[in-house]
Amino acid sequence: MTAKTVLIVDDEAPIREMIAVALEMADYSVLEADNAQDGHAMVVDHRPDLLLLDWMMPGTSGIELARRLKREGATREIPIIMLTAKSEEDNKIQGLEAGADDYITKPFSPRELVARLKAVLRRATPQGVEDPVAVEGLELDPVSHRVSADGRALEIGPTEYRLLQFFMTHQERAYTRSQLLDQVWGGNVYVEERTVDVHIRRLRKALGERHQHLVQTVRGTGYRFSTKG
Amino acid sequence: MTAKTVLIVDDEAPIREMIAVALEMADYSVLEADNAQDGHAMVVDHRPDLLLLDWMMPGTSGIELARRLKREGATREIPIIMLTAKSEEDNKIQGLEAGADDYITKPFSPRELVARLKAVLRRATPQGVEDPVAVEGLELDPVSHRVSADGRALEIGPTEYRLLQFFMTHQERAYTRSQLLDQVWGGNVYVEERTVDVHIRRLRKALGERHQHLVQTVRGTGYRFSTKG
DNA sequence: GCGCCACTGTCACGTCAATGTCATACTGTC
DNA sequence: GACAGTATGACATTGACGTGACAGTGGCGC
Repeated sequence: MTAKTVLIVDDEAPIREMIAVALEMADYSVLEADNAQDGHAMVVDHRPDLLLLDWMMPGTSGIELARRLKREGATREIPIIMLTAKSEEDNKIQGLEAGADDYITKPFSPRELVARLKAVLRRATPQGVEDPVAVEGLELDPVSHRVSADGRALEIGPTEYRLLQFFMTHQERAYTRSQLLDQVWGGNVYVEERTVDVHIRRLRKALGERHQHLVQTVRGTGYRFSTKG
Repeated sequence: MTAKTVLIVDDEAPIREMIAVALEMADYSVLEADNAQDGHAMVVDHRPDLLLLDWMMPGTSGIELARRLKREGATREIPIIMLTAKSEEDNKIQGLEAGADDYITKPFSPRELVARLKAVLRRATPQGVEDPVAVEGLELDPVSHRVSADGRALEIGPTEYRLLQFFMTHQERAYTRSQLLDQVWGGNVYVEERTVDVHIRRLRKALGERHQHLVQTVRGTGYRFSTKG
């Protein structure tokens, strides 16, 4: 999973800084805006995964921005956490009605902030249902996260699992090592291309005699998953 | 399940008391709040199985609270019975439109109250939730809230019980720690993901040698309950 | 009200599977 | 046979998971 981006909209620089530091420690990528207008622009431009929005700000208030974002289809899905200095229940109600997903009262600890943020992101990122794939008695079930050959469960490591899943959903097509690294390892990691060979070997080993012919070497290019040949 | 929890929201203490006594006699567990704000908070914190909601209250009215609860996904499923001193038909309409599941006119007898409450709960309790589940001699009975292995009762904590119940009703499926937190702890708690590990361990310990193989680690992903492998 | 106790969430530490890299052996092609 | 490309086994490192300890909390009986 790549780092989630969080946009902080608050007119007070010190508060923004404090939050930014806390979030960066927790491996989030942080954007900042000191008013609702800039905030709105940054939402549109950078599509953050979550908004931290100050309740009271000069000019357009946080609650107004929240309402606006929730009204537009393109930004409606972005979760919002409201920050407020007041602890009155009414604000919470108003905030939630404006479409905020959670709400934190100042002062708050960085720990609490990160915890709530995690929880909101967790809820907001639904996991799509996936169908099992099968070929020649080899079956991969994303739901139970299992691979079986003719009904018997296979011992397979995480990387080999992802590699096999990619192959089974992209059959009959040759991929270069570099393409496999992008697709299976993720775009922004640096590993040697030769490492792919090693995992191909591990995958073949895991598949056993019965199925290793499905993972084919394409000399001079890379690898392919195929039932033919 | 354990005793059902009923939250009474009414500003008049004597009425709350009367209801509370009647419900406790009928083996319900009772929570009380004397205004809509506190009521809202208690719903979020304690997740009662049913709400008894006074129609007229100072501040936010019962009907307003009902509307709000039915709007939020997390609380939408909780059935609500409205209490009102007025017997006008209009109120009934309004109440039902706000999402109330039933409606009782004061004065009412404790007998009537309990009867309606039972009826509403019966309707609201999804089929199957109350049925015991069993696998390989491990049995979980939601009615008596007990777990037994080959007939002998097991020592098991509340959280482990819920975790096991979730697993037994969702077998052969890998869950991430996040998903387990949402499903077993509830969506609005802020807990470290690694805490799941600890409870998994406690659950395994409670299950003993004989059954702990059912709770499987899916490395790099999370956990799974399965009778295979 | 008070102390006791079960339960919970968090941390620190230990362990072991998983990973990426290398050196070496092998294979196909010209 | 020479060369480039690929397979394989070994190895150090990393990081995920298991585990025991501990402090805080709330419920419960006295």
